[in-house]
Amino acid sequence: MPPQQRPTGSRLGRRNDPHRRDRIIDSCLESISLFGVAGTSHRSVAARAEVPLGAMTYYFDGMDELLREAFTRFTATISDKFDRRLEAASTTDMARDAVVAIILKDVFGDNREHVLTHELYTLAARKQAFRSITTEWMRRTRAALERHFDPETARMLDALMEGLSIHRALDVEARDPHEIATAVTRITNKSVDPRRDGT
Amino acid sequence: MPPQQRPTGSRLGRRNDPHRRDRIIDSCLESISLFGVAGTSHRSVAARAEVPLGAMTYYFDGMDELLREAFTRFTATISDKFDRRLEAASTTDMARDAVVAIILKDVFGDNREHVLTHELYTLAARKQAFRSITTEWMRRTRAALERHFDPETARMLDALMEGLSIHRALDVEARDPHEIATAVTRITNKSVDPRRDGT
Amino acid sequence: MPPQQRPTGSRLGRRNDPHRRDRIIDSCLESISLFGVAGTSHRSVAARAEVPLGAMTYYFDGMDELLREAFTRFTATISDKFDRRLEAASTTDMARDAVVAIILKDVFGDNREHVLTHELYTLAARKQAFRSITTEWMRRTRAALERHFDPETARMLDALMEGLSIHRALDVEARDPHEIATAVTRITNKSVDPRRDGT
Amino acid sequence: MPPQQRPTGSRLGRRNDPHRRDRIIDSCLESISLFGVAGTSHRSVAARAEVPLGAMTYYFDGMDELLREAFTRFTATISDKFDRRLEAASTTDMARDAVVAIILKDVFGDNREHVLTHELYTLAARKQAFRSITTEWMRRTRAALERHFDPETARMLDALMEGLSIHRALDVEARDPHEIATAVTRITNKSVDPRRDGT
DNA sequence: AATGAATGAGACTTCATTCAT
DNA sequence: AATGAATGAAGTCTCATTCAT
Repeated sequence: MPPQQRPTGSRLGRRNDPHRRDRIIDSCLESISLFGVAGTSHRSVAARAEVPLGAMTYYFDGMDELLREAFTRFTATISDKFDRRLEAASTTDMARDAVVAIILKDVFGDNREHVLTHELYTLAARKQAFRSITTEWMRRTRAALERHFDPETARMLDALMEGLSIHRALDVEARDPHEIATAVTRITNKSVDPRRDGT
Repeated sequence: MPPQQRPTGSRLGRRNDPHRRDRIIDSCLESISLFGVAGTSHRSVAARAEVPLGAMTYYFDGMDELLREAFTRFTATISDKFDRRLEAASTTDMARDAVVAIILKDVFGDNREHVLTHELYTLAARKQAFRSITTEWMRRTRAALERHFDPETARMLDALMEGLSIHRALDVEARDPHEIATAVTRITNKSVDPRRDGT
Repeated sequence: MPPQQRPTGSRLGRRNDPHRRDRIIDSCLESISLFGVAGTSHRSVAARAEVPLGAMTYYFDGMDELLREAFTRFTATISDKFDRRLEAASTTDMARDAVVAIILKDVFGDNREHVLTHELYTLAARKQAFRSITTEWMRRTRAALERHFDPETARMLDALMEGLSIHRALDVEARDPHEIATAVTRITNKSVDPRRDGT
Repeated sequence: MPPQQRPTGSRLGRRNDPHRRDRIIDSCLESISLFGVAGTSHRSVAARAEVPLGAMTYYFDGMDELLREAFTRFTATISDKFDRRLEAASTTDMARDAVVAIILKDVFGDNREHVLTHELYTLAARKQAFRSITTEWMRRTRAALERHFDPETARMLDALMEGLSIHRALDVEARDPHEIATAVTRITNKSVDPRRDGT
């Protein structure tokens, strides 16, 4: 091995990597999407990010903090994409089309997002710290939808998207894309709303 | 030690416990709802079910099989309740009311079901063996809904229920129950469906 | 390696060793006397006792329990010897001689007992669980002394022994054994006791 | 970033703190009295002294040197107090009273001194470097006592004080203070000393 | 002179599983 | 048929120390 090569494991090389922390977070998400939170350990993430094991607790105050940062980044990324898509729509019809496209795309991509979402929900179901991540995610999604729909409709549409995405991912047989469009049309149609007083 | 003096609670006594296996499964579900799959181990389940540790691998071929049986039982129980509720409805309006009631009830009960559902989805997102449990669950839910709605509407309604339940559980502020009824009304209203040919 | 030998690490051999737990405790004491509590770890004790690392927490509920058992055994052994020595004395003078002999012997033996005693006191200074070990030790020592001396003298003599032992062990230059005898004689001499009323 | 804008608290500002080293030593003693040597680490001491972690190995050549300096300061402080107390006594009786008072005070103060003493003895029992600290401590104590008592009596009294202090600290039930006075009177009474020739 | 960044070693503990009985 | 005993692998985390700056 030629000595002029960057000495493996030397401390010289390390200092110049300002992206260490970022790389760990990304590797963590990668690991979760592949093996789940249960299959993700300090060891596995460190190996994937090519950092020493000791770096894990140096950069993060324990597994929980790492998970929290990882999922915060994950949801922020999704929300950003979502925002951009809906910002691009200039009419309500275009917004509906965007929503349909988003749901459909979820299915044809890998199921990375699907898996990560469920892992997050599972954590959120039990721990407040993760619940605040999902709350913020919902808030941003609804805010984006409220550019085009009233708040109540935005919430319904958000829920419908959630359910459709989940079920499409869990379904064995592929569904007709047209069905998605129909569902979105229905949920955004206020013409048949019952009166509050029940009459 | 003479064998005839063996007190109850000895191996002889325990032999006659035909509910061992059942109790283990129930304890497993209990443990999952309290501590998650991640916090559920052979040890903890055995302690909770008051069976010796060795019984775990005697009755079940590893943790995965136990989980599979546990979630199979869980979803079957939910589906049974669901069936009974929808069977009791004699009109479409009553069916809609039943659906609304089911969603609302999810929230005011403890979040046991909520937690277990997410744990299951998380497993299903990664492993085929659990996916077949969720598939069967969806099949039964839709079959029950198809007593009152056409197949396509049943699927949409199923998805909507899913999304509403999740979001209600994750939401910080309580939502107006009326909103649920409105959403159900909209999704089951076919009057505005777009034509397939796009005209 | 001939196959007829006891297979290394086989599970066959293990079961037949009923002294496992004992050996661990002894190895723990050995390790403490050599490296201190601070230098004694699950690993080091396991290696010394020739048991797998996992056996440590299998037999003991954590390091603290192991230490507690180890020091309980240590003090019991010392107390037993002490009892026998004092039982053998039939007169007060013989008892005095026995006490002197015990103190002197502490010094000429290795300093195993010395080290272990201090480690125990250090733990007892901070944790109640270890204080009860030292309390019991003192109780037995005093009870043995009370065979020959009144309770108050027994306590004084106990304290003197403690102090002499410590200082002899810490001293750089060897002391005249005669001095020990003199000190014991003085502390057991009630002729000069001041009156309680101060007169 | 222009250097002239460096705010106070920068390296420039801290440079002028001449008490750094002292503060570290004091914090170390504090930490030991609270958590023991075992619970005292570079990290914890640095945090307590509010100095950067790197300062620890900059000012001290490893943990051992820090401990040595800490205990040296501790014993010097105790010895100073002890000297002053005995210097104030002008008669042998007053010296005896002073000794009694010192022993009694040990008990009613917090157990900081008690804990630190044991931690030191434990280290001294194993390492020569700490033994020289205890040796010097004993030397000073005895020198102070020799102002009032002959060398042999001074040594005995020193040992008695040691033992009484330890046992009072370990005892569950409070002892009669009068007992201490009696013990001191006895050990300083030479009237019954056996002859060296044994007659 | 002084320090933040970084790491390798090793600490305790939990666990699923195997095996002899 | 059923189980207690036992273990190897792997988990998270702490720490003293080194090094480039």
